[in-house]
Amino acid sequence: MTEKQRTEVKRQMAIYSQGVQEIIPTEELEIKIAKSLVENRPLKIKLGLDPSAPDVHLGHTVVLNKLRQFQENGHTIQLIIGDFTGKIGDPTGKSVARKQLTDEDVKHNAKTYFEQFGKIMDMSKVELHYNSQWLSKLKFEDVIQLAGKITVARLMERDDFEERIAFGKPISLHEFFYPLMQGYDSVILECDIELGGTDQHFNILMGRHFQETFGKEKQVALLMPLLEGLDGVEKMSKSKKNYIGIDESPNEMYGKAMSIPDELMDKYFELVTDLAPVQIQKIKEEIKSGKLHPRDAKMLLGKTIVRMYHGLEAAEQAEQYFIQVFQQGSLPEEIPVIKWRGNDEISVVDLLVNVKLFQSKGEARRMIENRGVKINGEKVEDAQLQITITNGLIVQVGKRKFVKITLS
RNA sequence: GGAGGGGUAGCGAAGUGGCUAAACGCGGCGGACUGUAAAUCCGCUCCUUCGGGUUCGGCGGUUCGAAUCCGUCCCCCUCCA
Repeated sequence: MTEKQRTEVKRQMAIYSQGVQEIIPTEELEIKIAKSLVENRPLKIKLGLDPSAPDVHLGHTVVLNKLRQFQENGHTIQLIIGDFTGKIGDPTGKSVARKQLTDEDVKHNAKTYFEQFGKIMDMSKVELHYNSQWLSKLKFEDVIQLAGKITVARLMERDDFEERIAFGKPISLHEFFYPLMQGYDSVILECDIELGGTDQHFNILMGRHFQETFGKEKQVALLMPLLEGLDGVEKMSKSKKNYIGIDESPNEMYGKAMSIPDELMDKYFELVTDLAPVQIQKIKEEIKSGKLHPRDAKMLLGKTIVRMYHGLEAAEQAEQYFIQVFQQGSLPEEIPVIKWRGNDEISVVDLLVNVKLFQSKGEARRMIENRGVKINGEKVEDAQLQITITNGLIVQVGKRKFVKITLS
């Protein structure tokens, strides 16, 4: 190995270690990089994807950004769509038979991933695999054999299994097979590194285990921290509705970014922006010393995020929009417009339900009583109020929900 | 195969014949204060023509009256074998 290669290993290690929670084991990663340089062979970097939830949000980008770094250094990304498990469906728990995906669903979702990932990495260089390709071919015999390579005690080590046992919660047998399948994917694709959130710790190590029992080189686990969502507590996820999707409009993104708790700012800067570590360090210090107002730091965060997915111009516009609408309280420029059909004389309550700002009249009435409804900028005090619909009438609920009514 | 426990609002959890549209907590929403942050405080959280109507796993029954009692069905969990 040349001196030049040695420094190159160090350089890559430094990059890959940024923002990472854990590398298991670190030495093996170094060895793999070194080998890839000497043999002039790219490493295979695996990421498994759940085909059921194709909307990519910032939580995903933590891992994706890391993947991109590998790609930028010439390594090969292997994306695996977990369509096999998706097609079986997951009968766990009461959440009534998680919908079984059809081939078409899977294809559609994979395509959605592809489009969105394209904003982060070069998709033309990415390998795409569907794990049904090999998993659906296994015979029962093969499965038993695979199961023989692992002990129950070992499987029970997984945190959430352990926890569920402790709390007397059920674990279905098939759940034991998910780690096996995921591990087997790594055997088939001979992955060098598998990326994932820390919640994947166990499954990824399973991959190492199975690779070893199949006589292959073991993969390195590279675990990224989980990103909390807008609430600041729970992991960012679509179902929790605490996410920022990378497909969202600039204004949405910016606004959502502004609503994250202050404590999370550092983490967001580190994990979801492309700012250099030095820059981020500087921001942190300036907030601490009081030189930089936390709000301004967060505005920078919002702007950076929007810039990454929509470009600089859109980012600046989103910032202007935010300042106008939320800091100065003026009306947003783009308000959903609803064409008015029906009576011009109407009670406020009916109007609110009619334009779908509320589900029921009772709810609308309550909101008025709570003084959360404005019409043309004026607070509605009386739920009985009758009004006359005029062209361009603005109805507002709370701080963020607006509707503009036009007479067609 | 046997024994036991359970299914109440988005979630957790009280309630075991009327005073219960259902305590309490969380979450959510609105308001005040702010920086659409946090913390804090206040209000709301089934529908309604404000008379009432429809709710406590499903169906049927007893009763003047049922989340509460009876029958039946479905689902979930734990332990023993």
